[in-house]
Amino acid sequence: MSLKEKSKETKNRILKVAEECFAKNGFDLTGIAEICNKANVSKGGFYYHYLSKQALILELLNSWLDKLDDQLDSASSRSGNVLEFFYNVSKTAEPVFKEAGTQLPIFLELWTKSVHDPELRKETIGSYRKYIKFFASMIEKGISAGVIRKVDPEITAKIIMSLVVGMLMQGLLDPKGSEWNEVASESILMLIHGLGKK
Amino acid sequence: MSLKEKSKETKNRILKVAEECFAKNGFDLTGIAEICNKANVSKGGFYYHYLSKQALILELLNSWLDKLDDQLDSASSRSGNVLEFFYNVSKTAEPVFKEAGTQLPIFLELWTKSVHDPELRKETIGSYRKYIKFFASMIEKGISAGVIRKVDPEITAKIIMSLVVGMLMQGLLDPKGSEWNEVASESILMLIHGLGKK
DNA sequence: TATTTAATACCGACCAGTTGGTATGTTTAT
DNA sequence: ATAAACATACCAACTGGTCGGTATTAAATA
Repeated sequence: MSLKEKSKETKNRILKVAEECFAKNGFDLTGIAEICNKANVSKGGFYYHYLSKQALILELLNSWLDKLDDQLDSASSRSGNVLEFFYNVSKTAEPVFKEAGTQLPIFLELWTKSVHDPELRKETIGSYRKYIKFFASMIEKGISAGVIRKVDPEITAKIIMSLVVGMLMQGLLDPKGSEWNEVASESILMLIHGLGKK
Repeated sequence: MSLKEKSKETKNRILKVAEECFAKNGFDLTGIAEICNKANVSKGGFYYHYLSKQALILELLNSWLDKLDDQLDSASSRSGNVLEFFYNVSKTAEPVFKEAGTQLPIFLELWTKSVHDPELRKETIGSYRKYIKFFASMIEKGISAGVIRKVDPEITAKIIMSLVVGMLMQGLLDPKGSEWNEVASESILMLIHGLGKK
């Protein structure tokens, strides 16, 4: 194995192990020592690959967001109209809720930290607005196509985002509280009912 | 001033200062040393009144929840039917969003911590379910009264909770993103439209 | 009422344990 | 040889929390 390949491998190993640790104990409670141990890397090795703990989690965050982008693109491309798109997205709710159990707490921590950390805030607010715009444009398309009645696209996008975020948050706090899939699909029905052209 | 009165005063002073500090820098980043300084109390004095840092924030949390209970009770008592109640609650959205700027980040931190801290989880999940039940019973009343069409009260309660939580979260991350009051009222309109008997 | 006793409220030095991060040295592929 | 890819040892800074002691007020006693 070449040197560069091996290097990349260790870097990925660190990232993977970090993801597991963060998922299990959260960002704050996970020390880099723990990551290093489980990844069979020394501290020096770690800091050779990552500038800081924060740099590490930002890379992790971006890798997730890339995956999410792919999923949305995929759902978008294999959907005829917009409502179909939302339906396709909601159909992936189950795996999302499953993965959310590990990823969402970390998102949450980042979200929380963003409130007090301006630099981090830039990062998170950027991708947040990106998704709002994406949803808004989707809704706009739906309006143009005559599938959705005339509403403010951005406000509606934020409402949908509220539903998503709020549900994920509740599912996080109270996983056994209910079948969140059911709640999700029901909420979409309600929205469609309120949004759809009669 | 009697000894007991003075004692209570310092205890309240600590709580008040702690609220300010937590609001400004978050729970984790606020050391008790800082609280002690700003409250003109020694560390010993602090630990005389509060068992731990966590005990302190739980007391703060409960004081907030008590206030919230009062608000809900008040809105409930001066509302004829259920829709009116929701309207009255939504009308208090503005001050809520304002206060949320200081209190919500702390809620968020507690929520986040709850994921990894079973003891704290009990506490938060308890009050969470209380509010879900409250909303559900409100909706049930609405159904009995014929104001709301027949839906699953608990699921609907969770959807409403999603909207509230999701909006607060977004308002926290992106306060200048939009007039969240507008988004809130719009979302309620959509729900009413989807819920109301035609 | 004067004096002792006891309890409350508070002080501040100190500690043990962690943590992210670094400086310097060593290996290994090219 | 030389630069990339790691390892080791170490640190400075914090942090929540403790502990022996003290001052002030209230209660008991004489």
